[in-house]
Amino acid sequence: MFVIDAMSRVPVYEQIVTQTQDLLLSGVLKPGDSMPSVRGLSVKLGVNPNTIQKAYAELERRGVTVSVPGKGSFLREDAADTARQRVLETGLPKLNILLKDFSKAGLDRADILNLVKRALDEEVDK
Amino acid sequence: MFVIDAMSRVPVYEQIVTQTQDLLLSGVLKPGDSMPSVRGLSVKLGVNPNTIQKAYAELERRGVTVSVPGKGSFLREDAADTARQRVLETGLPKLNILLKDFSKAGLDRADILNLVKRALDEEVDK
Amino acid sequence: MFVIDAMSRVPVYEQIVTQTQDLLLSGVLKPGDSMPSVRGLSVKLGVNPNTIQKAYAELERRGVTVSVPGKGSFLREDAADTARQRVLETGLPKLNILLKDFSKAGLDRADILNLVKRALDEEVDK
Amino acid sequence: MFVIDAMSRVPVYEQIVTQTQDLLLSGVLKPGDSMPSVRGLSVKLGVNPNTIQKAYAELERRGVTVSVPGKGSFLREDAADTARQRVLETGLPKLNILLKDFSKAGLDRADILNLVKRALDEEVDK
DNA sequence: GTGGTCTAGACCACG
DNA sequence: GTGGTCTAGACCACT
Repeated sequence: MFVIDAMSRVPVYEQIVTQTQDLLLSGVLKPGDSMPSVRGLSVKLGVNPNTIQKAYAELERRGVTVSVPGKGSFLREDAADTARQRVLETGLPKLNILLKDFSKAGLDRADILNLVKRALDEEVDK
Repeated sequence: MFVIDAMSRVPVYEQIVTQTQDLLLSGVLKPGDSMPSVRGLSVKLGVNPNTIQKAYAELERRGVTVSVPGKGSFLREDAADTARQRVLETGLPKLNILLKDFSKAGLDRADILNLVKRALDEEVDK
Repeated sequence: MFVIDAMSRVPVYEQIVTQTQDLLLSGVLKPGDSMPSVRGLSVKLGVNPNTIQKAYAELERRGVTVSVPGKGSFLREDAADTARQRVLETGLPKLNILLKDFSKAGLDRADILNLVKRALDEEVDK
Repeated sequence: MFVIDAMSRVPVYEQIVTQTQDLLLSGVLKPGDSMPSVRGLSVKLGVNPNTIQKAYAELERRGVTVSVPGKGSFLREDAADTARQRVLETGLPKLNILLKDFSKAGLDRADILNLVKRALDEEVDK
């Protein structure tokens, strides 16, 4: 369910966080589901338990899960909405910066829109 | 000319690199111009000379400047093109990831296009 | 494994870079291997950690290694090919300049070829 | 007669030294000729007199010229031989290193000879 | 423990 | 004066 790229520069705990949110948005994980146990997931992924704990802590901080001491971590009922909202919150500023960079590079509104449309079309192909 | 945000998580040397490229694209810096001296800029920005040196080395590596020991760092004649090309090369993959995130969050093609258009309009206002 | 000549005019960090590539080409280092830690190598060579860090950054820039913060630096799977290709890319221009110098010094084609053949033979003896 | 590339990384004084030797080997400069005056050449090349002085000092150190205080620098009678010999003395070690690098990169004797021959042929075309 | 960034200060060759 | 290299030591995030 989780796939860790040890060679990637993005921190392992962050990979787990974003993949959890992705699995939630794609419906593989559902509200109410319990997350894998820290120890179980740590051996399965070959990752330090501390790293899993850190990921779970971050997920709880983001309001995606609730951790019940002694029982485990569970996806909140509104987890999908939270994740969706978070994508927009973090994505929009990034989009703004990116678009500003493009326009600074001399692209006008039409150029940029074409760029985006082409990117969207390619995505469909995949 | 350069403004350093010490609180930012993006490294100081990288801020200098990107700001140099921005100043180039906006026409404030022109091909053939000489960059401020390593020591001069370091005292002006309140930053260690080593940090400036690192930024200048990166700029030369990117083909934006030439550093001539004993003389200074100079913007290459084709610096603007190089910077422009670099924006596209690094920006397009980022755009793809961003758009994919949006679509994973449930936005369809029309939603995303609206998002982008709104972002482009806001930019005009600024 | 690494031998630093402090008296040499070629920078220490560059010595480390080229020796890494040599060790790779001679099969002592293999793709997937991890490089010594920055601090470990720095004490072993009696060199400042910063200098090792600079060498490792350059190796990553050249596509020979991947540096994963918190884990270490690792030789890429295609590291040997990259190093090999790099030798040719940087060596051929040098060869051209050298041959031009020889011909300017009055040596003709046959003279130069003999020179090269003798150098190749000597190498075998070593 | 002399052409300085201010943007080059090779020191200006060294450019003058090597160009002097080249002019000597190509017969433009002849034994017994006097070198341009330090001040004259410095204004002609737009270069600091110190730099010219340094180049002339190096040429004398190499046995190419003799400087007569109050009169100027003159090319020695055996200057061409000296220059020729110097090319070989400095070039052969470089050639050895280069050939060793090529063989380390997996090229065998035949490969390298072909490389050299091709380089020699290209030189003819120029 | 790891790599990455940064400061403070030094020395070098070059102009 | 310039850029380039290096040391000594610090802090950070991540594993």
